[in-house]
Amino acid sequence: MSARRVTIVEIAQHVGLSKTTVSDALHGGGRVSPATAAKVAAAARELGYVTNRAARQLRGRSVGALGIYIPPIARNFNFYMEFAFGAAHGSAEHDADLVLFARDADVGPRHFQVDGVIAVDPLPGDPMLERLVDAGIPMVTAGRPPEALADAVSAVIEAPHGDLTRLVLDHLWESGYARPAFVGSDRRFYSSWADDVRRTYVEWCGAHSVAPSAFDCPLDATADELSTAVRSAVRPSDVDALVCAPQGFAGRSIGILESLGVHTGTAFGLASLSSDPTTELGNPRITAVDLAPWTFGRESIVLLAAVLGGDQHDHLNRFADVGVRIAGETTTRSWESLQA
Amino acid sequence: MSARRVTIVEIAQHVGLSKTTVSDALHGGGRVSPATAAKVAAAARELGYVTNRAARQLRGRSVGALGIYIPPIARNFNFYMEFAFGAAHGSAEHDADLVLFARDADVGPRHFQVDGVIAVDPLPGDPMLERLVDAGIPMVTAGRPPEALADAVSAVIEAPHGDLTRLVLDHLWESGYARPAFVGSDRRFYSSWADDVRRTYVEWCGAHSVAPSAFDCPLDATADELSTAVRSAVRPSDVDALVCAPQGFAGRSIGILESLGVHTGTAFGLASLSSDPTTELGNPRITAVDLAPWTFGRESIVLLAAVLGGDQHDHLNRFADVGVRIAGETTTRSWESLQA
DNA sequence: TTGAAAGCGGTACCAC
DNA sequence: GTGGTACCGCTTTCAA
Repeated sequence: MSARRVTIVEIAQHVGLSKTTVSDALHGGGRVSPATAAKVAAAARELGYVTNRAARQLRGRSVGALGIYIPPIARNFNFYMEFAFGAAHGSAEHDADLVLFARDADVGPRHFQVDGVIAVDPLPGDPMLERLVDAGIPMVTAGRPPEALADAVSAVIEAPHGDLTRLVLDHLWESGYARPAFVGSDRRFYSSWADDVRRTYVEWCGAHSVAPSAFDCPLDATADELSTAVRSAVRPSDVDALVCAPQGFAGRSIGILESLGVHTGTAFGLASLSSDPTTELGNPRITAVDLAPWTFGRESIVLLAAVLGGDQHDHLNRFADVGVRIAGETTTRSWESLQA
Repeated sequence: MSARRVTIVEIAQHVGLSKTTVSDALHGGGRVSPATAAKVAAAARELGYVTNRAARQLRGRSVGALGIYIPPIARNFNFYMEFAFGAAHGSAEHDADLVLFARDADVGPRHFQVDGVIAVDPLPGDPMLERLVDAGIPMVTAGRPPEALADAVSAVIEAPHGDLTRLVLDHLWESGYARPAFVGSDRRFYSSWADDVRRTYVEWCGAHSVAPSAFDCPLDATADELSTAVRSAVRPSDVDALVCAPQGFAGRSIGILESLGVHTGTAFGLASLSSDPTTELGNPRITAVDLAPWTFGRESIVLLAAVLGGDQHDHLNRFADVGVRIAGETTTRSWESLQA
C-alpha cells in the first residue's frame, strides 16, 4: 500500500526550520528569503513532498479541486469528452483534481467540494447551474450563459462561432456554391453556439440575397430524424451545399444525400461547423470547423484558475483557439491565420 | 457567497449531546441508541448538515472521492462518456465525488486523492495504470485487466461479450444469413472486449463450418480506413451479413455498403456489438447490442464501493446488465430475458 | 525574516 | 450508551 506521506514537519526538521516557514516557502506570498525558499523547495523535492489537500482545505479556503458540468442532452458528442479531458489535463497542471458533476447526481444534500466550476454550454433553466450558483461556486462558462445567469458567471470562454460560420459560408461561396442549406439543433439545446451559427447563417443569406433553407433536428437525432431534416433542407432544387451545425451530422449526411442521388464533394458542397475528428475532420469531402475541444477544455481551466487567482483583467472573456480544415486540404488552418 | 457550513458541534449543541455521539450517530457503527440516532439525524436534516470531507479525510482514511480512468485511445466513443456519467451518479449516491484522471496529466508529483478508482478497458502497458497501482489505490476494472495487472486489481466488472456476440451471430443465422463477416478493432486497442468478440466470432464460424472473414481497423478509423476494412470483409461473394465490433462502425457501414450496391436490412444483415444510441440502437436495420454504458458505469461504482467497504464475497467479479435490440424490433431485450 | 501556538471539523481512543 | 480529549497536516494570527 501507499507509503505514509511526507509532511511539512518532516521538511522542517530536515532543513532545521519551523513548519510555518516551510509552509510559507512552499505556498506563501514571498515572506521568506529566496535562499531558504530554495532550500525548502529542494528538500521538498528530495523527500517527495506532496501537499495534503484535506489539511489545506480544512484550515484555509482552497479545495484543490475544480468541477466540470456538462448538460445531459449534449453527452452524445465526443466534443464534450475531449473537452473534459483537456480540462482534466489543465487541472492537473494547476495541481487540482477535476470532478465530474452529473445532473442526475442530485441525491440528497451534498456540497460541491470544489474551488470553481466550468459549465459547458450552459442551457437556460438548468437546475444544476442554479444549484452551483446558489452554492456560491465561482463559475466560468464555455459558451455564453443564459440571461438569468449572466451576473453570476465570473468569466466566459467561447469559440468565434459566428466568424467561423461566416468563413465556411464564404468559402463555399467562393468555391462556386451559390445556395447552402443549413441543418441545426432544435430548441432543446438552446446554447449560445446553436444561436450563433443559426443567426449567422440567416444573416449571411440576407447579405448574399440567398433564400435560407434551414431546418432543425434534435441533437440526438436518429437516422430517420436527421434524414428528414436533411431532405427538407436540400429540397429546393437550387440548393447546392449543406452546412451542418452539430458534430457528426455532416458525416452522417453523406449517405443520406447519396440516397437522394446527390454526390458530395464535387457538385455539392458539405460542411460541418463542429467536426467529429474521424468522420468529419478526416474526410476530404467536408469543409470542417475544428473546435479543438481538448485545447478548449484546457484553456477554460486556465481561465478559471485566473479567475480564482483574483485576476480582474477585462480580457476575462476569451476566445478559444480553433481551426478550419477546408475540403480537400490535408492541413488545418488555425483561426489566427484565418483572421489575417 | 456560500453560507458557513453547519458542523457536528452545532448539531451537538442543538440536541444537547457531545460531538462524539453526534459523529457516531451520523457515521459510526451503531454504538448509539436508536432513539438518539434518530434525534441526531433529524437535527442534521433540519440544520442542513453536510459532512466536511476534508476534515474526515484528515483524521480518518476516507477521501470521499473516487476516480475514473479511461484510456486516451478510446475517447472517441460516447460509450465512455455515458459510462463516466453513470459512474458520477453512482459516486454521488455514495456521497463521493468522481474525479476524472487524464493520462496526459502526468505533471509533477501528485497524489491520487481518491479512495479507489475505476479503470475502464485497461490496456496492457498503460503507464497510468501502473502509477495507480504503485500508489496503492484500490482498483476495479471494467473489462478484464491485462495479465500484469491481474493481481493488483480488486474486482472486475464486465459485460458478457462472448455470449452477446454468439447471440447476435445465432440470430443472424436463424434469420437466414449464412456467412457473416466481421470488422473489429486493431491491436492498438487490446482490451478484453476486443479479444472476446473477435475470438467468439472465429469460434462461432468454426462451430458452424463457416469460413471467417474478419478484418481489423483502428478504433479511430477515418471514413477511408473503415471503408477499406468493410470492403475487405464483405469481398467474398457469399458473405451476406456484417458484424461490427466498435461503436458506430455498423452505422457508418451502411453508406459504405450502399456504395457497393449492398442494401442493408433485407438481403444483407448488419449488427453492432457495441451500439451508438442514436445511429445504431435507433436504426431498425441494425441488430444492436446495447452495452447500457450509463448503468454499466453506475454498477462499476457500486462494485468499487463494495470493495472499499470490505466485501470479500467471491462474487466480486460481476456482469453488467446489458441488452440487445433485434433488427426491426422497437424494444430492447434485456440480457437476463435472453438467457432464459 | 522567522517561530510558536491556535484551530479548521471531524474521528479514534479511552474513560465513565 | 455516552463524553472528554488528542490529533490528522496545514494555514493563520501574533510575537519575536
